[in-house]
Amino acid sequence: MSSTTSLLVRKLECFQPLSQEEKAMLEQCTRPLREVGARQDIIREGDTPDKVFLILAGFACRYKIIEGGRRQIMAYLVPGDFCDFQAFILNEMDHNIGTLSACQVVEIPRSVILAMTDRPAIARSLWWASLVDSATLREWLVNMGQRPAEQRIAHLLCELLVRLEAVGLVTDNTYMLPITQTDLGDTMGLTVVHANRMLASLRDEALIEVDVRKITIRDVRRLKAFSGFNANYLHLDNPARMTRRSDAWIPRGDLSKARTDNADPG
Amino acid sequence: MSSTTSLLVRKLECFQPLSQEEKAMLEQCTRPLREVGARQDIIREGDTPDKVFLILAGFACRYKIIEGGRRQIMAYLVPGDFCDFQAFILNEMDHNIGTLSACQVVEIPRSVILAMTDRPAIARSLWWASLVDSATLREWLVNMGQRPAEQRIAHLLCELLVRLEAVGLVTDNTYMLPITQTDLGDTMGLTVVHANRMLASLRDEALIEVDVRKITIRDVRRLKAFSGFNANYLHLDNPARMTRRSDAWIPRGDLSKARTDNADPG
DNA sequence: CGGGGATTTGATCCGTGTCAATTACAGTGG
DNA sequence: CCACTGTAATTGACACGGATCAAATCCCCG
Repeated sequence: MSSTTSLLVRKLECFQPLSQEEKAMLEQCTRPLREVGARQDIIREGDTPDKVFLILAGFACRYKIIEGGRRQIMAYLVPGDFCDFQAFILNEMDHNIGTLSACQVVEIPRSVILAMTDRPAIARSLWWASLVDSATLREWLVNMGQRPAEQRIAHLLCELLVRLEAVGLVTDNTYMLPITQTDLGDTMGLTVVHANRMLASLRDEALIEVDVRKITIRDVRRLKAFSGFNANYLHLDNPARMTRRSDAWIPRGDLSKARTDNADPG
Repeated sequence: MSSTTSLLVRKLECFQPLSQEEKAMLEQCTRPLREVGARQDIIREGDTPDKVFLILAGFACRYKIIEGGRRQIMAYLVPGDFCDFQAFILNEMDHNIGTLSACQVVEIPRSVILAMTDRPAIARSLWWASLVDSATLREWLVNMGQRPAEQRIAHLLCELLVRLEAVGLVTDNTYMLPITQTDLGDTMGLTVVHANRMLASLRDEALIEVDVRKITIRDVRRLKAFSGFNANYLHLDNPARMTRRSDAWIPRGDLSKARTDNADPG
């Protein structure tokens, strides 16, 4: 059973090593395991949960529904991710969390979290995780605002490759992506139809391979270059897991050259 | 001089009241005041700052430049906002922070921050602020992904109204917005040209008024309804500042009805 | 073998982007 | 006080990426 939780340990150790004792503490929270079917809400907007959920298996997401029924997925929660740390401070959920595929989750009571955060190393690691979540959100915003559909999807696939690699869920550049193309569309602000076409296009260009719900990146370097992917925002600082930067786009934070307009100067 | 920093106190008290002592502690950090001209970078991607910056006056933003020179602004930093708390944990900046208008900032050394976070009330308030930043980012993602240009801009103007109200920078539904339309476009993922047209359209519909760099919301209720704005994500929990919810769009976190597609079922 | 979602594909429409000028200003120097 | 300069705001004509609408398959599951 510890092989499931160790996802969490594995992820947090991307930031800094933990002692045996600390790892043991984290391993403990597999107790009240809960199976949740696909497309079920775990937490709803307006809720004031008194526990934290940890995903052990499957994909979940943060999402909002706006007037008109449109849905925006704002984050993917993959194995090893916490759901709603924020509920500790912000009393009311401002968005929903729902499963995309069937999931295994554990509910961790407030008291356990408080005990964990008494260990500075764990507390810092959890803080790191929440900051990485924010950084990811920012990158998604860049993705949505500035990249055309095909590169947007490519970028997401690169991100998932790196994130899932960090928790050991990638083999031969292949990982399970148990979501529908509708979900993908709602993630990228595209219609299913267009998401489908762009996916097909990536396939045609031999960049990826799509099996049933399995993605294979056929040319990592080219896909990263195509989508402008740079893993720095994931802050996988532990050298052991550091992705090589060689094939990443290197930004030049230079206002004077960028202020021309939103346009492509090419 | 305390009238400037009290912005910070005022903002943090949106979350919870602070003692005189705590307020005094926060007021202290006006010391090394720095004037920064418009469109200057305060922190660059790749930097590893050892201090935290607090905006006292003016507008700054988080932004990234991607391949091709396109810029995405990911957050506005208004008076009372901290710049880079994350640098305490994440060793390297993954984005830039630059001024939009001329700004007054203070640099707060690491030691002072550490001292502040020894006070639980302050620590929790700062944590609250960072969670609100994340929530805002999520709302921006929804905005970019799901709303057409005109509503997108309207939504931003509503948000700024509420945020600036919270720090006392709004009078008669009017506030200074010292940014160019190019900045606005880069914020919303639009070209200047289109941003300009949508702004003109909002003006024509008598929803807003645009002076030089001054925005007046002529009909708050209608602008909120038009843009689907709901202030809940800003978590202004302190009842004294609570915005009335009456005119806000109320979501229904209902997967079954939303899963139809990304399309508008109307 | 039948039913229902998920994936694909085609045809057409429209919101934004692109390109190109023109106008409105704020600051500067004569 | 006015011409000069550069940036920001506007406006028009036209092109294109994605959205829409509509139908087929495909495929998992009972």
